[in-house]
Amino acid sequence: LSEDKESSCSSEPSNLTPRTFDWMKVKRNPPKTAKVSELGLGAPGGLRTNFTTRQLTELEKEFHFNKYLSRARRVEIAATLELNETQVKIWFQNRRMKQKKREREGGRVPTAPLGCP
Amino acid sequence: VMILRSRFLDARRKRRNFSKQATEILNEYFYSHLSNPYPSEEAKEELAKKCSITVSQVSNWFGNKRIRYKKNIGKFQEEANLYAAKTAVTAAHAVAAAVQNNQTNSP
DNA sequence: CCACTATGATTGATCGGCGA
DNA sequence: CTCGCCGATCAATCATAGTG
Repeated sequence: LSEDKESSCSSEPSNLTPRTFDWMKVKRNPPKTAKVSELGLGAPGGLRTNFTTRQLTELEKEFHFNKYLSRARRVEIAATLELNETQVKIWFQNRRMKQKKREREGGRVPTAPLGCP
Repeated sequence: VMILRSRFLDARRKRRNFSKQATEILNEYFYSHLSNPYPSEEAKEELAKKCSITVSQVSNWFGNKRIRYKKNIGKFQEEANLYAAKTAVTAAHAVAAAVQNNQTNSP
């Protein structure tokens, strides 16, 4: 295992290190959800689109039918829900990961971890 | 965008704060690896066990911690120094023990 | 009791690596 | 080389717990 790299026993009890490592500088590119070429329209490309209940319901229904989408189905869904193919693709991707996560720790046996008032 | 915030009434989001000791353990790891606070899957499992929480909760904790830390480093400065000092003491004890062990173990 | 902050969880979307 | 997927992470937000 490889751990720290510095921390070479400094004689100071509390070495103040307001140091900024590169992980603190990481910046994600803003989402390109909106079409930037929309004739100077106030389309703020960088908004986490809020899916409507209807869209989520449809996506969820489709997910139970197919965990994976074919290109054709994706186009169909995207058109019906007024979303990009990418958004639909990403939604399914995230949904699969969510499913897996839930299966992995969902199988938890509530072996009385804590008391219950 | 107004009344659609229902969100199924996320019943699961009945959050519960972690125990003081769990937070202690997580912070110790975070600040002792401040140069790269990204625990491996194995490390996460170990932390999860020590904290009596799930691996996902450990991931959530580190995710939130990293984002919130870099968002306002100053706000965490004293906390950082506090844990830095704590780990330093631990290290000192380890060294002391090692030295003593070395002396009584070198004919 | 209420305003404000701290914090765990959720989630649309990004990043890097893989394989087809 | 392009494309979808995976796994991890980011970043913004939600809803509640804690503090004053």
